[in-house]
Amino acid sequence: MAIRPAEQLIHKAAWLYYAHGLRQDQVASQLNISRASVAMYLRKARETGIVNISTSTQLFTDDVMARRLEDALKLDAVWIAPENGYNPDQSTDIAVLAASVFLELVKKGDRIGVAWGRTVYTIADIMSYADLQDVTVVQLCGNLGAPYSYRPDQCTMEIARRLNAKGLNFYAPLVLSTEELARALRAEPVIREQLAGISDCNLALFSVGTVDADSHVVKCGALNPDEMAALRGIGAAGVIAGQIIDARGEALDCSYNRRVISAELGSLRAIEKRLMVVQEDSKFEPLLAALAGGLCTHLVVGAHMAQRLLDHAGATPHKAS
Amino acid sequence: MAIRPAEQLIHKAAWLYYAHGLRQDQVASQLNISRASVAMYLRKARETGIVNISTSTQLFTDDVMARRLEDALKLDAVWIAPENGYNPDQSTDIAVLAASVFLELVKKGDRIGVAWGRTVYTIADIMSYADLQDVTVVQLCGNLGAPYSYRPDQCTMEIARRLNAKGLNFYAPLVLSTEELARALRAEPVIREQLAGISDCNLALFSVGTVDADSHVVKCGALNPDEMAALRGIGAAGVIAGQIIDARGEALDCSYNRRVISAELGSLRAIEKRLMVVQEDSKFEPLLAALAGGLCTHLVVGAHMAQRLLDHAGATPHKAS
DNA sequence: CATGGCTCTCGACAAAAGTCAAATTGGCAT
DNA sequence: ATGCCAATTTGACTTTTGTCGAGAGCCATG
Repeated sequence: MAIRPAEQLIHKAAWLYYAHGLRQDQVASQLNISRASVAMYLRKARETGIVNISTSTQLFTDDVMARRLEDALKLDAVWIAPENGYNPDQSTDIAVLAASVFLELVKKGDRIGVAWGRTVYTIADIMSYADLQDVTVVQLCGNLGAPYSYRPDQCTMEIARRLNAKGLNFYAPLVLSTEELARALRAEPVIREQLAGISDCNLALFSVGTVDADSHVVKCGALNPDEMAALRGIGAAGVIAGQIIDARGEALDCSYNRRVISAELGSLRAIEKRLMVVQEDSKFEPLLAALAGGLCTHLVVGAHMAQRLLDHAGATPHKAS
Repeated sequence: MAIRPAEQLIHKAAWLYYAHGLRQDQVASQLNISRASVAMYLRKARETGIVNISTSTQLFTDDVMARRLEDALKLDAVWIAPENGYNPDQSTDIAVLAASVFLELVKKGDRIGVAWGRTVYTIADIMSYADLQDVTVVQLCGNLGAPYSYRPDQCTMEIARRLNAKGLNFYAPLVLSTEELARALRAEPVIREQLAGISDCNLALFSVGTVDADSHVVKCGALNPDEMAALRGIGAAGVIAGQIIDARGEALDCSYNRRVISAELGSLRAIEKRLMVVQEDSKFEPLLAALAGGLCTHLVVGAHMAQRLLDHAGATPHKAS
């Protein structure tokens, strides 16, 4: 029989191997197939999320620094990826940690909002598979027409795929050419509904963007470097889900923001668990802005960034910048 | 240096291996230790629950029969361990499944009530380790003085150990010689408190016992065969946490029950998730009684028992026996 | 200060798991 | 019916992992 090896068979193999602790050859003989097939089924089982291998992220929160940051920033939980030696690629470390933390936060029946950017996409890319039920992943902001590598819909769909969840894409451009058009589009039932549904999420995953010429909103063509410089002139401090925020973490009053189709910051704040992940040290200022605006409740950063945040919080307690 | 390999080091090894997907020799060189040590650390990490390998129990609920049982018995969830061929030891199958289901039901911060008996102990014994936080495991009934193999306190402590949780034992005998003494003991603050705390649990794990000479309450010496026969004569149908229940699933009105120190059935019913596991086919009648009394919300049984339950439910819909 | 018990560590071997190309199978269109 | 295609299975090979006994460092004790 060369039919598709039923999910059933994969499951049985995984069950005997992982739950009963049999060896592959024992599983093979019980199932009357070759050991090589068993090995293949087991790989599939891991890739499908039928088996879940997760490592506790406990130690990263147990860190004294993490605790102090939680207090200083009034966050629900902070995870700090250690800098120490052995992996030169700090940002991968952070992403791996973030993926684990994310999976630990997700529960059955959740509705998850996902923003976009390199960080989010990296996380999606290394996240292990899981077999959650009744999970919906929704896109937090409009799409890019341009062929950019870390498109919002890609981030959403990839995460949905990994979780075995339903992905809900946003069928609207991220930024429009006129405010009128943006307003009109937001009033469209389909779009309005989707925007309204964002506050029903109970978990959000996002990063924060810089407001310089390297910013992903510039790279993807939503803004050109000059426009960005101008925005910086009037107080732009960071980018959240495609929107420009000021140092207080509020949406900047500017034409660009009015032309963007994205989750309102208020809707974001309505989400119970908001996991922010910051990989680059250069995102210090934007992160401060996001924190000031209470845009996240859970934070994953590297040790260096954590130290800077602590120093800053210590220097200016209870006050932004 | 031959100091105790810090939890830290085990965690790092586990992290690099499982989360980053490095090979053992790569982990070894990053950590500057031998590969053999890495292998050892990883085993410890698995045994400690720092890493969690779990297989989805999805398929066992997806079963059509499981669904029909859920409907017929009005249970929240039913898992059915397949009989089919390859493992002659059906009851081990059921216990392994039950352990997985149990671990899937436990959440951080839970308070778990645990009964006793061979089934519960078997589950505890094969359950994999986990690193839950703020979990408390409480004993649902009094203890046995006699050296019986599956003592209530053993069940409780073993499960607590596996979950890395706090175990709360019951420092009272299961059964006393006079009703007066039992009443007095129940009135003792320590005991009363513990009994009262049972309804605060949000998860319970128990099985049901038979009321014949093989019953564990007989084997452990709480009752002798003759007494048991007498109880059967006046309507005893099963044993729950050391108490005798009748066919309706209510506590039997008898001296024995009045001499027992155990969770009141009302307290049990107040627990949100009550996982009942039945291994032996001979426990059909006791199980019916427990079901009739609404004593469980989640059920793990073997395929044969499931079929009997379905037949029974089909034959006498909406009515007990 | 030497001794003994203890645990941790390492190297080498044995066992198990992963991988690949070739062979087989069933489905499907011709 | 026949031959092709895609998917699956397998056996043989390589790589990776588990395990064991020997050795080394630490601590407490005489």
